[in-house]
Amino acid sequence: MVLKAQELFWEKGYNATSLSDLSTATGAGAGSLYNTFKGGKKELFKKSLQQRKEDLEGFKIKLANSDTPIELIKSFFISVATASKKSHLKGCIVANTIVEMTFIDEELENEAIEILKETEKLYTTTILAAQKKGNIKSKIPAPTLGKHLITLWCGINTLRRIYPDKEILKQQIELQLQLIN
Amino acid sequence: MVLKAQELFWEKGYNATSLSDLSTATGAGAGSLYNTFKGGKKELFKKSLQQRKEDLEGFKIKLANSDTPIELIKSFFISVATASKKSHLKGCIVANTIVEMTFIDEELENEAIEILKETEKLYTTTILAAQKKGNIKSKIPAPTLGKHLITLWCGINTLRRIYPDKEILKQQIELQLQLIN
DNA sequence: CTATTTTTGTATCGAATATTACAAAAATAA
DNA sequence: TTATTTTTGTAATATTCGATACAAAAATAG
Repeated sequence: MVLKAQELFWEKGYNATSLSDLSTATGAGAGSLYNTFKGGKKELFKKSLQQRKEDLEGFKIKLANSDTPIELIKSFFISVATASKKSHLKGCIVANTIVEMTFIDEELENEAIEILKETEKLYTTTILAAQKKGNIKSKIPAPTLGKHLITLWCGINTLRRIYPDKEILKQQIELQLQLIN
Repeated sequence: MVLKAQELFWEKGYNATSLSDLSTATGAGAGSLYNTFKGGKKELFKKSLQQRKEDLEGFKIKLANSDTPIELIKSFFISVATASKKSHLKGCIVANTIVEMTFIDEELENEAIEILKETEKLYTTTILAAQKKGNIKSKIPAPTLGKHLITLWCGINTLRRIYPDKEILKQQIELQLQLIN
């Protein structure tokens, strides 16, 4: 149920998604939605965000089990270029929420910010380890490179709406990943 | 009147800004607003976007009158870091609109995309000229570098909401501007 | 089985939304 | 001045919003 709601929120954002939309998409009546998610629409949105947090935990585990986790991160970024057109247009629900919710709902904004900061932490740790192992030659401090990947992520997630084009995106992503070498 | 409306739209986005908000902010009654802007709320938003287009024209002229226009572009990016906290949180109304309006209103989305593409064109032209003049040594094709600046712009405009911090932003911007050298 | 609790869908609520009708007021024209 | 047009603010419009009340239905317990 949350996944169906997440898909809608991801596409249309919080404000433009009505409870009627959610009811149709999930197949549950308004009463059921409010019984299941006591906080109503907002709670349902929170759950949709937290879902991404869990996905991040899954990625964390993958990185922990990899010999060259930094390569996993790089290929994750590169794989964005070949996503579907709809994925391009949807962008990232976390980044979208930060943009939409500033000045509107501090709690939702902060939830989204927290997720990106946690992602950044994961990147930074991985980069630092790779530098020590010699898999990254760059002497740029790991925290700087970690933030750079977040900036890249946010940038690409708008660029892919302007240019939902595999070649353009691949070019831009690889250009910026050169810093992590 | 448009500027007051623009300020509100810029902060809260299209959907979260009500006509009542606009009426209060501009000091004009609903009747006046609809008489002045025949398309209602949407037309007022369009005008707010077009205002940015005119600002871009102003920047174009500045570049045309400069001996080293590429330096103007660079210092524009760097100056973003030292903006006010509110400016950081507001981000860019054009980029915000692209994020908010995909799947919601194709016309507004395309208006915003057009502005960023025109900005990109301006960057690309300037970069190409600087390469020919020897002011940029990089052999990366100008169109690629132009798109890179757009990606940087969109990325920074989300990063500055997460970190409305002068030092962090300056560091990230300068890191990415190294590609334009 | 029966009794009790939980879940569901519908109908409805009040509030807020964008828009319009319209009359008073202001500006302009003659 | 007087006549005409334009602009303004208020009130009312229909619609949609998120949320709730509530009774039927389903699930669970004993």
